[in-house]
Amino acid sequence: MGHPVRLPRATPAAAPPAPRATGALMLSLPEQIAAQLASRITAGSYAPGQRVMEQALAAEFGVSRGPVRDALRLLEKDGLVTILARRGAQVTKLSIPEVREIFDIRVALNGLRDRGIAEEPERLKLLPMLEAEVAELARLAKNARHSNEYVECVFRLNRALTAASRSARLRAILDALAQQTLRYSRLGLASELRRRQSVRHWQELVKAVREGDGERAQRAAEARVRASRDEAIKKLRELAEG
Amino acid sequence: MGHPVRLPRATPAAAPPAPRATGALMLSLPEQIAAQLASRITAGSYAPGQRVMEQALAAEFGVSRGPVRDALRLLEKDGLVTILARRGAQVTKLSIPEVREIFDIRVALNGLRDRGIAEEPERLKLLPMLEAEVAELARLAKNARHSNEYVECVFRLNRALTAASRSARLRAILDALAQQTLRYSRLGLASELRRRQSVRHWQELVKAVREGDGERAQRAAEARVRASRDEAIKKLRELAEG
DNA sequence: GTCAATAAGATTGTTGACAATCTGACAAGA
DNA sequence: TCTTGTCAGATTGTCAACAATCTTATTGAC
Repeated sequence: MGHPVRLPRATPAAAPPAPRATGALMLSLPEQIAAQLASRITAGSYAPGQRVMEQALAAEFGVSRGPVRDALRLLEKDGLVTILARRGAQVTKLSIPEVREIFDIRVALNGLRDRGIAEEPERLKLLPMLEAEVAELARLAKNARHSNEYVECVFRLNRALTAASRSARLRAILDALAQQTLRYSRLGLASELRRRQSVRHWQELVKAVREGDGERAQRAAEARVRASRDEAIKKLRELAEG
Repeated sequence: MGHPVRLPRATPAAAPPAPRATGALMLSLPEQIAAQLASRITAGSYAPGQRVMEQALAAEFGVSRGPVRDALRLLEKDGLVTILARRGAQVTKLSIPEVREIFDIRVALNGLRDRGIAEEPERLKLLPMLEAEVAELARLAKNARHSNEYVECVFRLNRALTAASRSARLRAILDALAQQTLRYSRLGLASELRRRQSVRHWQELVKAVREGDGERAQRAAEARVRASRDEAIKKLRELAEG
C-alpha cells in the first residue's frame, strides 16, 4: 500500500490496496494516526494511564503495526504517551508536581515567545486578529455559560501566537507543552473571576505588542501563564482531596 | 534475535543469534544505536546536512532497518537529525538564526533550571561539587592551552546541573538543546577573555545557589548563556564571512 | 546550449511472521 | 497466610521482502 493517504477507519480485515492520489497537504500515515490519537487523548477519550496497544490500533486503523509504532513515537515526542521498553505505550499520567513543572516551562517560553513577537517588525499584521480575539474573550468572559467557548478562544489565540513565532524549535516545544496541559488549562478557566483576570492579562499583552514593548509583553505573558498554573494546581488539589 | 543487548559492530552477514543476559542498566537496541550516532554527530564525524541512510547503518550495526529507524526517530527528538518524509534523515544543519533561537531558549530554561536548584533545600549537597568544578574552571581559564579542558569542564557542570533539576521534562529539553549547541558553545569559549567572563558568571551562580537566592541564580544563568550565545554568533559570522 | 521528459537505480514506507519478553494467574512450599 | 516458581497468553522487538516514491543521469527537442 502507499502511505500518505486517508485513513480507512476500523477496517476489520485487510484494506483494499487501492493506491490513492498524492494530494497537496498530506500527512504521512503515521502522522494521520498520531493526529487521531492525539485528539482522543486531549479530548479525554483515553484516560491517563490507559495502555495503548499497537496490535489493537493497527487492526482498528486497518494498517500494520509499523505505522502505529511510528505514530506512538510521534506522540511520545509530544509527551502525550509514555513508552516503556518492552512494556508498550500508555497515555501519559501527570502528577500535580509534573503539571506544575510543565506550566513553569510554559511561563518561561511563552514569555520568550511573546517578547519575540512584540519586538518583531511584522507584528502589526497580527494585531487585528489579536484585538478581535481579545475583544471576543472580553465578551465571553461576562457570561458564565460561555466557559467552553472562552477556553476555545484562548486556545486559538495561543495557537496563533505560537504559529507566529519565528523559532521552529520554540513552536515545537510550546505546541507539545500546550497539548499536555490542555485539560488542565480548561480546569483553570472554570471560574468567572479567573476569566476576568485572564482577559486583563491578554489585554495587557496586546497593548505591549501594539507598542512593540518586548519586556512588557514578556511580563504579561509570564503573569498570564502563572495565573493559569496556580488556578489549575488549586483545582487539581481540590479534586485530589475532595 | 533478542534486543536490549550490546552492539555487534559492522557485522557483514547475520550476527550469531546468541541470546544475552539481561543486565541492570540496559539500553534498548535503538537506544544503543542512537547513542552511537549522537556521539558521532556531536563530535563532528558526521557533517551537518549529511544524509544518514537506514540501509547503510543497518548493515554497519549488523541489524535490520527497524531498530535503525527507531534510533533515527530518537535522534530527531533530540534535534540531532532532521527527518523528511520519503526523503530520509540528515544531520541537522543549523543556520545562524537557528543557533541563536536555540541559545535563546536555553537562556530562558537554564534560568528556570538554576533558579529551581537555588531554591531547592537539597541544593547544599550539590555545593561541594559545584565549588570544586568552578575552582577548576578558574584554574583552567588562566592557561590559554587549556581551552578544550575548559569546555569539557563547563559541559560537566551543565550536565550535573541539568541532572539535578527536579523536572524530568526540563531535563529532557535542556539535554537536547545542549547537545544541539555543543559545537557552537565550543566556538564561543575559544578566547581567554571569554573564559574569564564565563568564570565570573559561574562564580556568581554558585554564590547565588549557596545563599539560596533563586532570582539571582536565574539572572546569573541567563547572563551566562546570553554571553555564550553572543560570542558563538559572533564567531559564526566571522566564519561565514572570512 | 539549455531545458524538459524519461528511465534506471536507490531509498524509504509498509507488511506479515517469528522471536523474546512481560503479565497475570495458579500451585507448591515455608 | 505469604512468598516463590512455573506456565500460558498477550505484547513488544526484530527481521526480511515487497511496494511506492524519490533521485539522478540520460536522452531528446527547441
